[in-house]
This record gives sequence, C-alpha cells and structure tokens, in this order.
Amino acid sequence: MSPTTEALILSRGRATPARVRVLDCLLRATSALTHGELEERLARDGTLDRVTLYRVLDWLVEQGLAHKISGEDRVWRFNAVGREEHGHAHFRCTRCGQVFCLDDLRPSFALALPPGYVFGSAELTIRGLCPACNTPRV
Amino acid sequence: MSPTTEALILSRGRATPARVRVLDCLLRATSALTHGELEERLARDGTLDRVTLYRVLDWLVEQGLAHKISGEDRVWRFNAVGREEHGHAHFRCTRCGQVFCLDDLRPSFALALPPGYVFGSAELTIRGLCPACNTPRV
DNA sequence: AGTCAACTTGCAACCGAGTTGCATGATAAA
DNA sequence: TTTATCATGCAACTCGGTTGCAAGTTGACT
Repeated sequence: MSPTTEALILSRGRATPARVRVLDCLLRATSALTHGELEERLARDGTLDRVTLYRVLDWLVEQGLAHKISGEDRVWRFNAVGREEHGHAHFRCTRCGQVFCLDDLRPSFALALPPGYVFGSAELTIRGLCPACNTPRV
Repeated sequence: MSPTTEALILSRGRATPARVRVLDCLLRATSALTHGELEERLARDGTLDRVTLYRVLDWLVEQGLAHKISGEDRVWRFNAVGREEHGHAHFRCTRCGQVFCLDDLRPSFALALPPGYVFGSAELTIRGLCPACNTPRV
C-alpha cells in the first residue's frame, strides 16, 4: 500500500482513485499547485473532471491533508501537508509566480495588536525571486 | 480645495470628479473596502459605472494613493494610503471578514531565507477578531 | 477662440476561477 | 441483496474582474 493511500485511509475517508491521484500529485510537487496545473498534470494519466478535482481538493483540505493558499492572482494553490499543521511562511516568486512553502521560516514578529483585536493566526508571505528565477540563464 | 483634491493634483493627474469621490470615500473608511462596498457607498450621491470604478481604483493604486489588498475571498480590497508606503500588516476578522491595516505593527521576523531565494518584500496577515466582533452583544 | 491629441467615462460583451444541481455510479453497512 | 451514503461527471451558472469601442472631457498649442 502506497504512503498516499495510507494517509488517505488514516484520515477515515475513502481512498478513491481520484483522491489518491490528486494527493500523490501534490506530494510529488515542489511548489504549491493551482487547480489548472493539477488538471494538466493529472490529464497525463487519464482524465479527471474539473469539478471532481475541485471537490477532491476541498476534501483534502477538510481532512487536513492539503493546504489551501490564497495568492495575489485570485487563484487557489494547494500543497500536501505533513502530519502536523504549523504556521509556516509562503514565498511567492514575483517572476514566475510560483508559491513555495518555507517550512523553516517561522515568523517571530512582535505581537502588539491594537486594543480590541484578538489574535487568531498569522500568515507571512514573502515576495522575491525563487532559486530558479534567481539563477541567470547562460 | 479639499485635501483629497490636493492629493490628486499632487500626483500629477487629473482630479476628475470620479477620482475625487472614490479617494474621498476611501479616506473616510475605517477598513479596506471592496469594489462592491465602494460601489454601494458611492451610489448614494450619484451613479458611477462599475468599470470606471475599477479603473479609478487601478489608477489610484498606480499613483500610490491607494493600496490593493488581496484577500482569502478572491476579492480585492482598497484603502487610501498616506504619503509614504511602508510594509504594514493586515488584520482580517474571521467573523465579519473586514480587513484593517495595522500601521503600527511592523513585522520584525528573522530573515533566514533558504539559499537561492532573494528577498523582495514581505506581507504579514493576521487573522482573528476585530474589536467590533470581539465585543459581545448584550 | 479653434483645433487636435490625449485622456476619461460608460456601455456591452467577454473571461475564467470557482460553484451548484442533478442524474448516474461506486461503496459499505445491514 | 438490498439500501442508504458517498463520489463522480456533466451542464449550467455565479461573480469579480477585464477588454473593446464609441462618445465625452480636458488641456495644450497655435
């Protein structure tokens, strides 16, 4: 049994082919993927309905197996998430638009909210150049 | 001459009625406004075309007079911006969905990006309850 | 003033990510 | 094997935002 399937079963859900395929694809990715990117990659081995993909992604997020990231281009990006959820930072490349999770970069900002505000969670997004776009082409 | 008009002229642009009205509305607001909210408020004193409002907002952002905030609901929010642009944090209320700018909260996170990544800018979004939603109704 | 180029506005049509409704297919429990 | 529940696919829809274009304004320059 693949780790992907295992993770799905562990989360008390049905390990349907669609869910296995999507989670597998997310686990293999090096950056957060959009719905469109996933659709494209999944199309290589058989078709998968647009709506089903949306629903599988929602389900994965609901189960805590994937992470939904809101970007500046009004497009959701998804990435597989490990066992525990921890507030990590996101890196958005301003050149290629890809979004990477920076697991190691935990924001340690001074938490001095104005009076009346109640802290819930924080999300730090850093913009800049990713390694691929940073490296000059020859 | 109103401060709004003055700011518009200072930015070497035409202080058209539409622009004055929109910027004025943004300056008056206590939280970042969506296009829809602006449309609603502006409708009280005369009509303003949807598209024109979009273009005015884009223009204001371009001139550095307004700030465009991307949210988790795939809706742009705008707020007037002072003279200088500084990386302030955003506060999103998880109950009412409003977005506030926390001018005083400047993130001072340890900047240790993985090798290869080039820092550009950072944006910190804090989720929680705003003062209005925090205060229990009687 | 009169002319002309550049800019602004409004309307309509469009785009695209994401959603909803519903019928059909698969699955698991009884 | 029957039945209730959940998953999938298709089509149509929603909605924030954009684009093209014609008409109206504005400002600068004779």
